Amino acid sequence: MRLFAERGYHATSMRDIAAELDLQGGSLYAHTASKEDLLWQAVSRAADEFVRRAAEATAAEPDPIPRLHRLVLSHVDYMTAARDNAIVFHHEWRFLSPERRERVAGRRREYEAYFRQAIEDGARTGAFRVSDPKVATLAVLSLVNWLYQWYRPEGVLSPAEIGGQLNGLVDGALGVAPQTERRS
Amino acid sequence: MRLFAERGYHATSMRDIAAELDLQGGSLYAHTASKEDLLWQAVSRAADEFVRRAAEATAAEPDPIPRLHRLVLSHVDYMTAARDNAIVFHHEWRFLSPERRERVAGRRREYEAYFRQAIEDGARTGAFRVSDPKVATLAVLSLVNWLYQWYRPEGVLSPAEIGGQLNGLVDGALGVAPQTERRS
DNA sequence: CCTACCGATCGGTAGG
DNA sequence: CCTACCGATCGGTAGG
Repeated sequence: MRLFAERGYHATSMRDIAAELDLQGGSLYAHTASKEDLLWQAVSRAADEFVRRAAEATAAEPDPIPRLHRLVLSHVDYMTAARDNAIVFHHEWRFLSPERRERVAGRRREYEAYFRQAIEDGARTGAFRVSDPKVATLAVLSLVNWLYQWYRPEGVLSPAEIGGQLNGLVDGALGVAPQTERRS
Repeated sequence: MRLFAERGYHATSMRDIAAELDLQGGSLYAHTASKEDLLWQAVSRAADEFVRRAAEATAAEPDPIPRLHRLVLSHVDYMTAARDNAIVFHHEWRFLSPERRERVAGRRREYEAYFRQAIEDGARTGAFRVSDPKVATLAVLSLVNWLYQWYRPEGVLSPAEIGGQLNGLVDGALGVAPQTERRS
């Protein structure tokens, strides 16, 4: 997963992976049927994990504002804890077979729907003041998705601090009145 | 550029490119010295164009709020007008040779500095109310950079509408008071 | 898990 | 710009 994240799927050969494990190239095929299966492991695990956490956050927080906060925090959490998987998920999923690619696209749509639902719910109750909930959703997803590009474990901000900062910016973007802002 | 954007650099062969142009594989080498030179053309053009437009926006707008608005709009403009180049710029630049990769990284830092400067200037004058200008800069860059993932020319929103919406969200995130909000 | 190998394809070149 | 080719490397397999 680290090699796929660093070099990309097509620029990583099975012999590169084998060397990292002190094996000969052909020996990998005792553990996996194909190179694409390795990619599928990383991508499908990340997709499942993202969706699982979003479902959990949604079930735990009925109120739109803390629900969205928790969605953001759990994204930051997984992204920082399983960075290689998350990078491969974002960058390399398009190299899967068409069927698997379609399954990932479905999971991705599921995931985004949790964010969209929270934002639309909040817009309806007046918790969020937002002109276009669809664009607002894409904006929030931009914030969390782009994280894989700039997060460095050795950076000064902890994952929790990053999550808190992003949620502050999300609140502002969605017009949450500062005095009624809740902490989650 | 289209093939690199759609399939990725390493999954596109010189013979794929040649076929697209109704040429034989070897004939491409009458026009380019190497495959990497083709990648470099797309990436360096995008990097130059992004930086050029950011410099222009910065020179034209001394005031932080309209300056940042214009930075966002010009990013959206180039991204939507030269989508393939922008996608290749974001996705494939890491496959350049180390020297060229470093040059791109430098251009990228230059580009981000224009955004950071506008946000720090605005934070100093009180135009923006933001707790951490560095994170705020990364957030704004997230909004515009992630655009390449979801923008579709056939979508309902025009580039200008997307730019306007993003600027509204940016204003909110940076704590621009709605009543004093300027249009640029 | 290794050795030895398969056919296919890669980026690139020579010579015209 | 084409034909024909180079050596290298690819994902994957056979047989042990």
